[in-house]
Amino acid sequence: MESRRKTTIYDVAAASGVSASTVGSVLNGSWTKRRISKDLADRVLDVASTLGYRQNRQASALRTQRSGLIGMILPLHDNRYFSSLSQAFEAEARQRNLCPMVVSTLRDPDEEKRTVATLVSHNVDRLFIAGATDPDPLARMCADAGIPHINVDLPGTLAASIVTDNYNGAAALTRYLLRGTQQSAADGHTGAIHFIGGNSADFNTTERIRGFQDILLAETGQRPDPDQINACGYGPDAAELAVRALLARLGQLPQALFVNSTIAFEGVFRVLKELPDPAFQHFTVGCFDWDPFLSHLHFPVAMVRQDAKLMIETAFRIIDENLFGSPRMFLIKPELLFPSEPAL
Amino acid sequence: MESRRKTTIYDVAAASGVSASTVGSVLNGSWTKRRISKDLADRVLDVASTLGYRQNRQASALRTQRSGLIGMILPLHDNRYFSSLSQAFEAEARQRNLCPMVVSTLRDPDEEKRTVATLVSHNVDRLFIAGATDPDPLARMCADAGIPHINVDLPGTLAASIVTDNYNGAAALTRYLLRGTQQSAADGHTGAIHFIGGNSADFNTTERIRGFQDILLAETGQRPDPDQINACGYGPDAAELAVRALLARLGQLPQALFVNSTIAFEGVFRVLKELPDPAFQHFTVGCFDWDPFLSHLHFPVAMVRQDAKLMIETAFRIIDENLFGSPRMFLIKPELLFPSEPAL
DNA sequence: AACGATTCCACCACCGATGGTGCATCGGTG
DNA sequence: CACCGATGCACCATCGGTGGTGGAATCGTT
Repeated sequence: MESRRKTTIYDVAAASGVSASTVGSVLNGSWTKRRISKDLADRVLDVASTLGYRQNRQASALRTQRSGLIGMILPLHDNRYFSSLSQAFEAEARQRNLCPMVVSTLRDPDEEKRTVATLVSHNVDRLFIAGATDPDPLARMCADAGIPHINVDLPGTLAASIVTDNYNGAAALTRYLLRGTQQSAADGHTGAIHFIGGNSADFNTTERIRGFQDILLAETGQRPDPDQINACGYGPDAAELAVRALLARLGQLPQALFVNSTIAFEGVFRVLKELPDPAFQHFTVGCFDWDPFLSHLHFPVAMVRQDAKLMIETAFRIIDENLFGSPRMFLIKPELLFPSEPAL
Repeated sequence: MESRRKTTIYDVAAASGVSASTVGSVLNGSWTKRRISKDLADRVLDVASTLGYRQNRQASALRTQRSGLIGMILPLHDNRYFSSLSQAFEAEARQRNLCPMVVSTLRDPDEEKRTVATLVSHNVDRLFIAGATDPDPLARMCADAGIPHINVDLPGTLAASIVTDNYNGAAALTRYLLRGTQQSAADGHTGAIHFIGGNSADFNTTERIRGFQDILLAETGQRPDPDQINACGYGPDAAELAVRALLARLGQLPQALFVNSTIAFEGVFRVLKELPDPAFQHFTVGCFDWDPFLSHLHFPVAMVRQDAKLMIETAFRIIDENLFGSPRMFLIKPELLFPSEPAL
């Protein structure tokens, strides 16, 4: 317990009467290349395990220039989508015998830079830049350090990017909502589809809005009013306020609502749950995000679920094949989870 | 872009015409102790920044025996409770200028050992063992390597443990459920409270069951039947089956249900959502876990929310003050989120 | 002018693993 | 027996910082 310093290859060497370099090569598997006899190797392994030897990765990394670490930054952990990115990232990292370092940067560009600087200092062998507010400076830092890197979830212009096909996902969701409103319209109810949540400075949100607008234009023949779109930010409170304002303005629910995240949906729901059941007769709602409990509410909710696993797998493939250098964008189709009926 | 190797203190030294050790001490802040003139320091800093110098942490770690890394293992990322542990862990780690490494171990004892071995190899300065299936061997590995460590969420016998006060949390939730059943009983409805989910080999679950049983015994005068308790594991499917079986056996909903996690609740809900509204007249339900959407269902759900932030803060305090060595257990009171009315 | 006290910086060993190189030893061949 | 290739392992420089130590230069005193 009080052996203070960890045992090194020198300790193992002394204990087994061989040289440290021999111990080293036995322990890292290169002993066959060095034509070390199996007998000796076994003896060394035995001694090493009784002494509880564990490789010092920094010494190894210093020498070999490979840390065995792989980093990923993301906005936050406490979120279903991002944490599923983490989970997928870890699985792939493990397969490659790399130790994952996932650090959140709180949607703060400065924190992003500090964190990447730290990860660069720790010589991560690769870096995934996920959901970064400002990816390009980060990519530059990696490039300067010679670290393969790739953008995930939000695209950059300096490296390959793996991004959800927000446009087509939003288009599909909008079509679903339109079917609902047409049903309502047949019932003599009028109104419009409204878009709520997200940040219009954010690539994903703008793409979704684009999909939303294009479908409305294509299928109704008219471009939606600007006041049908309210990218009121992330966070439930802003969404709640936005919906209350909308409700006050319209005097009723809109025909349909495109909610841009589960976080926003939380705020929206605070309003919806207060309404009487009949209010939902002519209401269709969809969420560009996924949460299991959203399919359990007392009215149907369509969801678009981003395919975190496929995104991460694709990112690994691109980076494994050294294709990360060209700033290509790879779109990953999200999963569409629509209730069997367009609306109630 | 193609400077291949990263710039070192030797590069900075050559470029500024001073010795490497001077550069080193300037860059790591020890230059005042070494009585290096402010002029020189400024010059060196200038050169370093134009050369884009970044410290090589492995070299530093190798020399100083401090990696600047702090590790935490936990069962999985993709879970509200565990990911809130991660988020709190990161915040505290940052305050201490340590780079967080949070790695999930999938509730697999072997994976736990492998992961801890990896983190030990990377010389994390401290290790948080959160929700480990088998914490003691992990604690031993840390002790052997001289790494301060602490158990979180699940206790061990070899180091301090920070654990939710499951017993009293469960007791409070059970009292809530009982009030609901008493209401129902007053309405002439009978039945029993059932416990669903979790793993009875798991300390947290056994504590919760103990709290559940003790309150029932204390307030109703009789010990609950074993078949009122079904620790059917984590995972929604098992919980769904368990509730279906229960429903079949009772011919109706029990008076109240103690659900041991949101994951289990997902399975429970698949059944509940199929039932007609009147079935909920005499039904009270609580969940030992938290999810925002659970407060939004069409019937009230009581929740017990573990205080991840306080747990992590406490763990850091204990480890900062070097009190992690004695296997004391620190109980953290969870937050009780009960609907204002006991039941509908 | 001589001398001790400061100020300021260079030199160097070291952390632990790695891999190129060198050198015995051994078996086989002419 | 001399020679040679193969076998099996030791020696040593190296990766990039760190911090103890030594010593030159400068300043202030008497």
